[in-house]
Amino acid sequence: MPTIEDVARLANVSIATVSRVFNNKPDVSPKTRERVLEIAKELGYEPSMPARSLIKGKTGIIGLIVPDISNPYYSEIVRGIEDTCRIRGYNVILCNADNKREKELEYIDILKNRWVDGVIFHCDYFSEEHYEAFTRKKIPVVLAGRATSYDVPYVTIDNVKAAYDAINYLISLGHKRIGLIHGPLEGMKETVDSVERLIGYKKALGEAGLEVCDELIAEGDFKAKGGYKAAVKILKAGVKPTAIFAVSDIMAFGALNAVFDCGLKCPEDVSVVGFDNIDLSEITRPPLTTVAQPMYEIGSVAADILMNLINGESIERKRIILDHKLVIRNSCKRV
Amino acid sequence: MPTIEDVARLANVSIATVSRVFNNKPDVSPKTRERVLEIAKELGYEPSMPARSLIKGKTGIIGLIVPDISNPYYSEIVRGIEDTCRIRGYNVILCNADNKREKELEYIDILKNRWVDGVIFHCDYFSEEHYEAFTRKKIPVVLAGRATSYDVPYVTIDNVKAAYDAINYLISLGHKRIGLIHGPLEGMKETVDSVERLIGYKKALGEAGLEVCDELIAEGDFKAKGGYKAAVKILKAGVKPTAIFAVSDIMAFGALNAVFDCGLKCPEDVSVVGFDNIDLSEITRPPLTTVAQPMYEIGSVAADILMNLINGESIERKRIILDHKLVIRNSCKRV
DNA sequence: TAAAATTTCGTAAACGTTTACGAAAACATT
DNA sequence: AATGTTTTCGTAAACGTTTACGAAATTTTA
Repeated sequence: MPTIEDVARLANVSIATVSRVFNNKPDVSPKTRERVLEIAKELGYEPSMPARSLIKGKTGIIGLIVPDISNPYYSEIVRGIEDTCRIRGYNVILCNADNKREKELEYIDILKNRWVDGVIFHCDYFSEEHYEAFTRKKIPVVLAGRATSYDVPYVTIDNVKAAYDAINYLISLGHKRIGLIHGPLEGMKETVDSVERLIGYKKALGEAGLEVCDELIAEGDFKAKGGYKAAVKILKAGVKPTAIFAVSDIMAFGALNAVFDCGLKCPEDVSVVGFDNIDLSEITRPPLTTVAQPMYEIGSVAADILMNLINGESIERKRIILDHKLVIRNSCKRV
Repeated sequence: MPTIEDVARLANVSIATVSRVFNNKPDVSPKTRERVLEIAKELGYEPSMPARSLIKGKTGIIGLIVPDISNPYYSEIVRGIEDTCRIRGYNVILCNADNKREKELEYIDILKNRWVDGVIFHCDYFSEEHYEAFTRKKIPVVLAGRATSYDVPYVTIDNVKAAYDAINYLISLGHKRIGLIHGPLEGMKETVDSVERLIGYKKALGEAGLEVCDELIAEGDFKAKGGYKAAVKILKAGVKPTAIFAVSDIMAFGALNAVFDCGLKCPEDVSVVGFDNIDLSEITRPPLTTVAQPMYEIGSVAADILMNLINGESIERKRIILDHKLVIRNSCKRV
């Protein structure tokens, strides 16, 4: 592996000059610049990143911690992050926490002494522990798809409003007994998707003078099977629901199957609305009405903020709420 | 950010000693080891990775180039890779090529001078160009989920045999007019999934004395919509197929919808079999019969080989063919 | 042509580690 | 107490860059 010194020797210049041409700095004549480039190419020289990082104190690498890369919601966010990082010359270290809190913490530890320039984080619940770990090391962090009350920039959507909109749509269609499938709630704070969406659900119901019925609320696990089971539970309850709102498309997909397996039809007998608008939701039968999140953009904006933070640029806003949108397909019907 | 020197000074030892304790080397007494650790903790010291990488000539980072992270097939492979890398102390730089050849090449370029210790690669077609790029820089590479005739280790499955098995299953059920939905074929060599599976398809048909009919073969794009369109084309053809084999579950999913939209029923009127066995295939209606690939294991084994390569350990075999398995659910019926 | 101004370049220190080598310290042996 | 062994440690060079500073070369100006 040729070094800067090899190039310098062959080109009859000092290493400083070689460095200058490879950093597009001034103070080098066109002739010598060309000669250096030529020799470098000949030798197959490329600057060593570790050496650069060492002296600059920056690696050009950011860490990315996500709960589960195989979840389409996250993988779309990851796409957004990766794309905008690449464009700005950063690389991304992927850390898949596998939905395990220990792995999350383990990864934070690893990232700290890998000297990543910053990290983008997504976790189900951003805790004191997380906050501590990052701030003590003074490493910039931004949350993608998750809000927090700590002093950490984030970009997400208004989950309360999003659920509120979905339920209001159902209410406008005449539905009165509306089921809800939420995600794991145990030990979660108010900054978590599921509880925010639950709040929106209750708010809409309340404003419409509808009472919230515990039998119509069930917990899923953000997987299709969990959605299926939760839906069955709701459908078999005393009060027959005419609609079900699942807090993720994957769970809504499970709910769709549950509806059919219970001998009912969607949307004729029960309407279903999902959340996220992943690719899949377009091709279910019936196509799923769902509230769309701008996943790619969430990732993209989060990455932009982080890189601005790293470069010491001032950032306009630390808390960014992106727009959601109810996309209406064929899984809901007037009742 | 405290350096090794800071802790050396505070602990009244030399930097060599500090280095020794942080590398678990001998030649340091228990007392001083403890003292160093204590001071280090107090200061919040952690060794600088760039400095380490510089002197060791290794970064402990591997590059991972995949066509599309949001494709569940790939994301499962990625999970396997990431998991086993983490266990062995390596980190993964994620490079999402977005199905674009230019991005692939761009990333190879980036990875080269980032000094990754090695790269795991997946592309639709491993070309001379790719081979060149890696070998010129002498950076170890292994292919995950893709074979090649170049001298590069890979781990994949026997695609010919897998398709062959699927078709034979259909034949054993009495099917004679079997459609095939393959992926993009343009300019592809024989080492590509789709063409291998096409070969298996033809082989099975041939051995059963069935003729292959061009009207029954259509091209998809590895997405649900592409599968849908291809299936429609096949179903509307002159010869009415009684079964369709889609070369990916996602496309099979589209085919399932096409069947229904054509006023037919699966499996009563037409059987469908997919490929991959992604999570989704279990929860379609009907649940999809499919040939399962060990995605996670493909990634995991590939990562292991790469890390062995990096560490100069001898590897038993360079070409690893993992087992596939036909998993039978409810999308096929005897005819 | 000489001085001034400008452009181009080289020297050397710094970044934070690891490690070969040898010195000092501690312990064991007579 | 003197010597030999073993354990523990420090010195200094190396890894491959970037960059401040000043020197040399070139161009401009008078």
